[in-house]
Amino acid sequence: MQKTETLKKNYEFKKILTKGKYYSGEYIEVFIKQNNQAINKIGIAIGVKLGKAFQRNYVKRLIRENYRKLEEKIKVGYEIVFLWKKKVSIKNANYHYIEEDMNNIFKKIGIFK
RNA sequence: AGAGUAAACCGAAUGGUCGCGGAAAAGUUUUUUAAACUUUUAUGAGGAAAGUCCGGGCUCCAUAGAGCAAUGGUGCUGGGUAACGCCCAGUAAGGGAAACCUUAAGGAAAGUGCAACAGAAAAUAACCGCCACAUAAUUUAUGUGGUAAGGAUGAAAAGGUAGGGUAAGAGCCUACCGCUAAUAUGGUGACAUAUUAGGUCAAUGUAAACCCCACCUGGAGCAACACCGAAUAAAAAGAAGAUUAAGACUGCUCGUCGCCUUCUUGAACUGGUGGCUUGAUAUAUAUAGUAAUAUAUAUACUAGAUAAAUGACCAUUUAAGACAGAACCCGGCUUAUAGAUUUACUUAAAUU
RNA sequence: GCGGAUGUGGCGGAAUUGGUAGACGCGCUGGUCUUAGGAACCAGUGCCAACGGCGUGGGGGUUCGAGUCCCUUCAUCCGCA
Repeated sequence: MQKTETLKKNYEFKKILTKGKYYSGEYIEVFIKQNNQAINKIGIAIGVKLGKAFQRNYVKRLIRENYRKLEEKIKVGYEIVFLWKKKVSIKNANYHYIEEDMNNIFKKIGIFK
């Protein structure tokens, strides 16, 4: 199994947020864009205004953990950015909610193998 | 018992399955360094990591400058410390029944300012009142003088109470209380106690108003700063010139550097590496000290990321639930905080 | 991470050295005018248990008295690679 690659630079995020396709769930939002490489890259962005530092870190961990479990089941060659929905309080973050949400979104995209 | 006060300490643990950060060792591949991957091993957020309110280390700015003493800070006393606005021990004032707690606690007789409204008057107090005398007049008016006992006000009105005294009054005199000063004793000292003297004991409050006194104080910050790489011709560095014109060194004067133009060398930045964790370090014991703390000995090495590492699920502990995430590093302060434990002390009211 | 600034009615924005908080403009409400609307003019407009009390982001202090001075805290905004 390959190690999960992450997006690092601000311009990479901007490119996907402006040019990528947008999908929304109950808790999280997803921007996705094809790249022609043999790996997937993900990035997670949680705004400063949504919560305090430990809360944002917690949400990042939950999203990363969920992605890790689904990673083997999805197709290769995408760049994905996850956002937290601004309307939902960050205190409602929960592993199972995000699991369900991410499954639904990925089905909608049709990214499963 | 309950209630309260002060101090200290913890702030999830154990097992299983997957997963992440950097470190060390071994192996495989490309093989010159090194890079990638795999496996194993131990290890990986806090008491506040927070606010950025102070003090340092470290780096650069001229070696961090000279004069004015301007700016800013601190402010009972003694001690501790690398240093502090912090800590410890005491003093004074205030609060509490008590244990104990709180305090930006120098100077208002060096000078200046302010004190709205009300009030006669807000700081060199005579408007009304009281008293004496004079004049007019006939029981009032006017003038001169004495008087701080009484008077609406106000946050604040010129020591308080009682008696004597007087034309009326007044520290005018006496007693007590308060206040001030001197001397003595105790204490390193703030200060305390005692004695004596003082009624010229007139000069209110405000210094978190200006100010005075004592002590301290250069600026910027790890996005500091140093180095490497590739790609491109804006900035930077060096030299020369001109002008004192923006600006930097916290205010002013000097001094140093600098705008701009020309020439030469080649960079910025969203790349990378160092800075980056062994330190005024932690733990234990002993000694000195009331204590803060210091000294000695032994042992330990305990995060170092860069879109940024600690999570998910299951089981057990009755329940796992608070505040909350290192970003160069230390010493404090302040603020947030469910619950749990220990020690010492107090006991008025209410309950048993 | 570091450095700096600002918080006053519904909105913008005043308040001289500490001395009646809400000037002024916009908006809103009511009235006059009009068949109706607009415009214009006039009046009102912080909150409450309404005599009175509370109000300058929150809490505390200095002062007789604080929007103003001091401490602390919260929120918002800006700059620095």
